[in-house]
Amino acid sequence: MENKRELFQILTRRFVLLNKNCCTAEGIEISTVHSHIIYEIEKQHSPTMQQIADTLAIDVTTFSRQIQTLIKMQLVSKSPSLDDKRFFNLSLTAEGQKLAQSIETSMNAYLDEIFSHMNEFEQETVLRSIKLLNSAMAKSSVCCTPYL
Amino acid sequence: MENKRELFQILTRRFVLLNKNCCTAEGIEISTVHSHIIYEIEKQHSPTMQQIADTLAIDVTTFSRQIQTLIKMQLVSKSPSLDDKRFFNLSLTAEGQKLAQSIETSMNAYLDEIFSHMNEFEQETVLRSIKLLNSAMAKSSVCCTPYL
DNA sequence: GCTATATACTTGCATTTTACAAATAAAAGA
DNA sequence: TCTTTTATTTGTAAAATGCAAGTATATAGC
Repeated sequence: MENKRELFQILTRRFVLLNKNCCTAEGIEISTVHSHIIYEIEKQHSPTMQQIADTLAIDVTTFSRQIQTLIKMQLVSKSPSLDDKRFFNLSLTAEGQKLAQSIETSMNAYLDEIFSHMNEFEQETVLRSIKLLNSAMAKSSVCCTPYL
Repeated sequence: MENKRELFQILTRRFVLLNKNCCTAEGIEISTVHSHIIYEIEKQHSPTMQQIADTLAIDVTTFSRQIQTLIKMQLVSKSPSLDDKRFFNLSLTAEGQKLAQSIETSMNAYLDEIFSHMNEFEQETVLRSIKLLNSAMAKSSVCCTPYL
């Protein structure tokens, strides 16, 4: 039914913007990519480099450098795994956690503000739909499934 | 209610991937940004540089160079406006149109495939929800509204 | 145990993308 | 006409990207 692509194009663009806006907090400004990395490191339990790179579908070499930057910024730390020294486990520093928390708070505020323009019923519907869409995309063979 | 942010984070990531996948067609490979530019030039009626840059919330100077690239690739053409020579009107070349069409087709195929994992009712609900979300974001004061 | 192969990650480039500041060029206003 | 505004481009410098090749550790076959 009707113009799916247009709806998605606009939605995608708005998401990009939302993510651009999101990432200044605690006096630190980080890029969208960095914020996704931080989000994912916090979510996963001491993940390895490869894991996060895969999750975010970023080239590992690029990712390696991004982590270096985040380490320099003292937001992330990296320690070799004990049982297999090829692996490095990533975690957030205290500062990184604070930043993550801060971004989380402001993102939630943004989302709440956006949702405030809908009534209760619409809000529920939208959330349910996003879940549906996420799992449809997860099932999709053509796209969109890194390692989520 | 419940974890909005996570849902959006995952959805955003999937969109990014979907857009990454989309953009090879007619033997030409273009970036996500370029595909958005082409999409928008086709949609708007001989828009100016500024208009597209604003729509996509891209810095104009960056945009200027992106257009130069697309012109070199013979996908876009640019001609000074007759009544005000400061403006340039953008349009797609025949090749550009073919590419746009091709991307449109494959994006629709992707979306259809994704939607095929839902039943009729769910599909309707999801589309309606995306519309709701789009217009909620449009109303939002905190983010996401370039010049759509 | 030793060599070959695989895996996790990093570095060397070379290209592309980005964005601020300053320049150009055309219109509008005083 | 002179000044200001608007649309676009260029200078430059930083950051992001990705392929190819490198290092280091683990595993497998003998």
